[in-house]
Amino acid sequence: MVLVFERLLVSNTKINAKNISLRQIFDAVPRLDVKSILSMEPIGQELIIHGWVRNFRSNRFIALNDGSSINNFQLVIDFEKFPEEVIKRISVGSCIKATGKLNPSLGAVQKSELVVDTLDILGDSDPALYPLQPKKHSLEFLRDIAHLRFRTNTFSAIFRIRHAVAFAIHQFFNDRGFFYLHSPIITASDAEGAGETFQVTTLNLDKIPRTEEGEIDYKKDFFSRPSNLTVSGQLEAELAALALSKVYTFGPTFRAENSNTPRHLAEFWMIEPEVAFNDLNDNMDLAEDMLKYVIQYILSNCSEDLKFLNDRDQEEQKQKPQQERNEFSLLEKLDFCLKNNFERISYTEAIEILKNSNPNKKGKFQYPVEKWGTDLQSEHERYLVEKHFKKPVILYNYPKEIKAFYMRQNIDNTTVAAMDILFPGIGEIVGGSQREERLEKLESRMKEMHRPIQEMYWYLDTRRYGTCPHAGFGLGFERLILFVTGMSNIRDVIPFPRYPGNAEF
RNA sequence: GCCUCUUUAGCUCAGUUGGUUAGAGCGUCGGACUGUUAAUCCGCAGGUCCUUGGUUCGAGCCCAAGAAGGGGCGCCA
Repeated sequence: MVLVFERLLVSNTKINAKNISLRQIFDAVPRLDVKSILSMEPIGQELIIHGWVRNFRSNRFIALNDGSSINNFQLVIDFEKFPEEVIKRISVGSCIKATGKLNPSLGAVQKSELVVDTLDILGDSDPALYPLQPKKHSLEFLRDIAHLRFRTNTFSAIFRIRHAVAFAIHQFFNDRGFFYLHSPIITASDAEGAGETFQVTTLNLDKIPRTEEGEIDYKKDFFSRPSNLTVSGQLEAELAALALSKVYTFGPTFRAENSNTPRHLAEFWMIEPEVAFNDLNDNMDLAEDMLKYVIQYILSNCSEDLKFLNDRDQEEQKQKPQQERNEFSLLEKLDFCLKNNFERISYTEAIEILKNSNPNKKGKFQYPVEKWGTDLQSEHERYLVEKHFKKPVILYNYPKEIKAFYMRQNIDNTTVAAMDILFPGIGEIVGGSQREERLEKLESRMKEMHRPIQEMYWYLDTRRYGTCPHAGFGLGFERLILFVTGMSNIRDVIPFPRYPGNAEF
């Protein structure tokens, strides 16, 4: 035992003890991941490594990756000591287990390398058929093989960052006394009217039960009523906020819209905090703090992956004509976002800026900005964010006609306390509001907008019993990932994208 | 859903005014070399030119319809 522990101490200087399982302490040779090994000083320690072959050069050098890091780890084999049948099976994509000694590398690029004693092929990968090569592939091609794209540097970096962002969001809210609320995925009403819904049913579609009147008999359906996948957890979050004070949801959201853009998915993840006693300003502060916290977190914890995506983006920019290139690199953009306050302007101010803008005067906008009250088009939002202010912009106090029924009416009787956060290159990343907490105002607004008041008794009950001012917002998780990774298509920042005509994998 | 562009080898792409046997780089395979860094050098193989129909003596190229993908717009997060 003493010997084993001594050996462990020698071989794992600089290794965080958390990385080693109890079983490994009793194993003679520790099994370590690439990330841990790369942090060690090479002094000939013996270890076991598993991973997938990224490249095999000169019958001698294996570039191995196990997803723990963007970096590959070099294994060196003396090909004369291994049977030719084994050497032949070391190909791009194959999975291997190796034991050997960690030595300083003779090569210029890497600090250390494993001189291999024994090598097992755990999984062959026929090089004639394996679609991934050690070269650049187009994102469109990789989207077609989304089950294999995790094995590329770009996608492994994206999904490590995606994890870190999710973790940072939970940490942010937890540190501030929020409770993580699981809002339902199946709901019985499209109460918010947020969009087209996916219907959930167990009825036999070949033999739909009918009532005497010929209507579909939902009494025979699983929930005895029509049901669908959630389009938002907000209303449920409000119910909880009026008791737990500070809650947030973080779950999947489904919209059956026929949206075909690089910013929309049919299944996406949304974060929806809801806070009792917050007003619109508190709401804007919370959203801005959260976004900055997340950016700071990944800058501190995902620097290598971000550096890789930054360099990748720089290469991509070089291919574009000067005019279309981004002004900032990814890292500069994140840093800028962190160090500057988001610009906060009212809808009314935005309309004035747009009316007097050069593109508007010169008729460059496809939709000219003329009168107060119309919704802003994405070309207008892009002008404000990318040309006029050149930083994230929070627009607030929108005309009530273009916003949802639950938003709090302002004293002017024409606007509501809504706010949208617009990000460069992505557009709307956050949409939120202070909620209408006054029962009469809420009811009259619901009538005007033809929302089913009877059906939503449960929502109105919060205003009937102990109502209070409160506010919240919805953050599109994938849109945030788009921003922090510098990717441009939302289908590339979710493992298995769902969009019209596609639910592969 | 609307507008627009694209579809040629496993991948990334070229292909002249419609003309004989459709090309390149990378990859694969075979060989040489063996401390490489997307190694290097030599060689071979690899094609439903997206699909269907049409025009023509002749179509990768022209016309029509459809499919898939990209970009823009709308809906929004």
